[in-house]
Amino acid sequence: MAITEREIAEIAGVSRGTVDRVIHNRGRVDPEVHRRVSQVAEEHGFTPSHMGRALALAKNPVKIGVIVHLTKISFFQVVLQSLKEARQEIARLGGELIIKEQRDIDADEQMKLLDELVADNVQGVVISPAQDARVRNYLNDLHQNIGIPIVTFNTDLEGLERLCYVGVDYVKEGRTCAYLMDLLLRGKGGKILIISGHLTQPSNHLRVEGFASECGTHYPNLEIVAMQFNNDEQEKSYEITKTMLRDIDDLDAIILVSAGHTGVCKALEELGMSEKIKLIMFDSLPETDMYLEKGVIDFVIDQDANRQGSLPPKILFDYIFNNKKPEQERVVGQITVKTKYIS
Amino acid sequence: MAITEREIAEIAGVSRGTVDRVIHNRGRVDPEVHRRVSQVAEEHGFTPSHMGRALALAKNPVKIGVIVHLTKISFFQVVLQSLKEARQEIARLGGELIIKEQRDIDADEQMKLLDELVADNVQGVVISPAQDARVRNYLNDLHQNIGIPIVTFNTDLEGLERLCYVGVDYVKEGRTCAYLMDLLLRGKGGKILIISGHLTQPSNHLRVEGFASECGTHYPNLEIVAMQFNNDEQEKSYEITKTMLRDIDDLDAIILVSAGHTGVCKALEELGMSEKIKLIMFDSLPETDMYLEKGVIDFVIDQDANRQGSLPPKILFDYIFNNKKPEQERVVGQITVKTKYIS
DNA sequence: TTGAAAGCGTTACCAA
DNA sequence: TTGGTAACGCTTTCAA
Repeated sequence: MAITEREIAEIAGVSRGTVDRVIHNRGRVDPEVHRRVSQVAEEHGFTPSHMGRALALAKNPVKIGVIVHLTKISFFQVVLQSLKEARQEIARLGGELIIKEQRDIDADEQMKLLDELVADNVQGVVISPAQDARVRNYLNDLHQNIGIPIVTFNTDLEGLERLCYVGVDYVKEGRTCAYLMDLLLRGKGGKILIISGHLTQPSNHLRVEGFASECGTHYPNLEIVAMQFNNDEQEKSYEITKTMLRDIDDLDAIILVSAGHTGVCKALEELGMSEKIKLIMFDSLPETDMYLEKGVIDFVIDQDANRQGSLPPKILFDYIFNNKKPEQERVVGQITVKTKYIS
Repeated sequence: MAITEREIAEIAGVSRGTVDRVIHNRGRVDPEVHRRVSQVAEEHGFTPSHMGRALALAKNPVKIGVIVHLTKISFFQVVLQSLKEARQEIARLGGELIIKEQRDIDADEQMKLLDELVADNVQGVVISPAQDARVRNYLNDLHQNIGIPIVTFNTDLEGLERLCYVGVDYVKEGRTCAYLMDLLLRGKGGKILIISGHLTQPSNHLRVEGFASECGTHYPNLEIVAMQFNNDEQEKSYEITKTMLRDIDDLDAIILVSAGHTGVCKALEELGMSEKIKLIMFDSLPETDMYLEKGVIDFVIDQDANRQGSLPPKILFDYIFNNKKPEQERVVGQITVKTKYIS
């Protein structure tokens, strides 16, 4: 078992209080004593006990605020679930996670939730920031003037001073999609419909960008014949799919870069086209598994929702509690692909 | 903040000691008092503080023993790394992880290491059991007579009484491989060489089994023209690849179901065949990423090594410390596929 | 600048 | 069958 502050105190011939002051550089200690104590600590490889610290701080635990947006879509429900599990984990370690939910991506609502978190005296914020200058300014102010560290997840924001970003390389996801689509179409290319959500969602347009650029350089006969927006809604997805399949009779494939997974699948099934039309989607969800297994969806390109829920709180807690900075300022998850063989 | 034992004691008008006895059913308490106390606890939704418990138990922390086999191969180096990180996590929670390494898969060595763990008084064991009746008996005895719970990972063992298994469905991995290979060969089929490791390794032959059965039912023109064993060694992989490519001049693809990843890749590169020969491997490793990006490997079918390192200790710790049973007795990870578009 | 002591929520042990 | 108390390793506050 590691050496404790009390033991160091005995060895160095001072009180535990003094040792604590030295360890945490709280000042108010004679330089000579400081030297002696820190040397003893060094020699014995002292590491503060997490449990001891956590217990001592039990009355004012480290408080971390989280804002989850777009909870209306399934992907963020999964993220939310992971966050709730993370809340337990963090509680064990002596921290507190305050989770605020936001059905949509409205910037005003987000700032209101931020106000609430600040009023709650959180010492750190985890957020998928709305793409809005006011949110950026608000967060930068939080960081600069109140010293609250920010961790972004899923979506990043240009010009934001944050501790780190946890997410995925959406452009590369789009590239992956091009590669897989080429395989599905046996290298012969084909006509493709892209269904997207909001224009403002970076994840959506970055995926399209990656797909298009990869097609341009490597798969020139993959042809985007149409692009439609479903506002992340299942009904819209469903309608678009039905309409477009009626209008474009030689369509070969559909790519969905946003939410609205089941809408597309249901439409394809009803039309009996799920065999003929190749289908690639993003973000693995409980409901996509079934359609993968049925063969309606061919591939799901996944960013790990659980990781996005569990990692940011841990990173922030480590930073606040242990003063440990994350190793990278961009923690980008591996891009993985799911097939009908799921398990 | 949750209610504490002390507060319950005050409300119920007894001492904390008594409350503790009630909470943990240690007996030696008047039935009437027991009822009263547990009712108060119930009403206020008492949950014991993890930190308090951990600190109180600091002198005899929960000890968990881990045996990692096959550390000579890269995959288990990754697992080992995750285990070392898990050791830190567990330490924070008030537990201790004792990790024993085994270069190969020898059953005798494994039992020797088990002896050491038992001598160390571990309260739980995480292990990839050797496929050997003596190991099974040893572990079953540990469980039945000393009450030490076992968690298996990566490899399971028939007839073993274990708390749960953390791993992957190897057969389904093999099926996935067939599906992807068919895509790579544009649905036209082809001649395939399979390279395996040991005959005794379940992961190896289960993957082959899954592949073969899926070919039988869905992809009849995928033809296994040869099967070679590399004993999980790079050099052997290299030699086999070179030899077989010389002997079978119309070979279309190679599947590696064991370790020995770089050996195959290097041979293919040297022969200038990396474009022509399709290549699918299992288990993502640091070194496979490079070959994926170069296009030497087409797909890596992955079982999450990090999860296999981090999950079993947590499950066992939760069981011993919090008396919380895992939800499933088979925790099978998702099968994911990696392409050249990695991170 | 330093020391002493109380407290965080448990467990363990001894005395009553 | 109960209560009291020390201990776990640290933080914080008050007093010297």
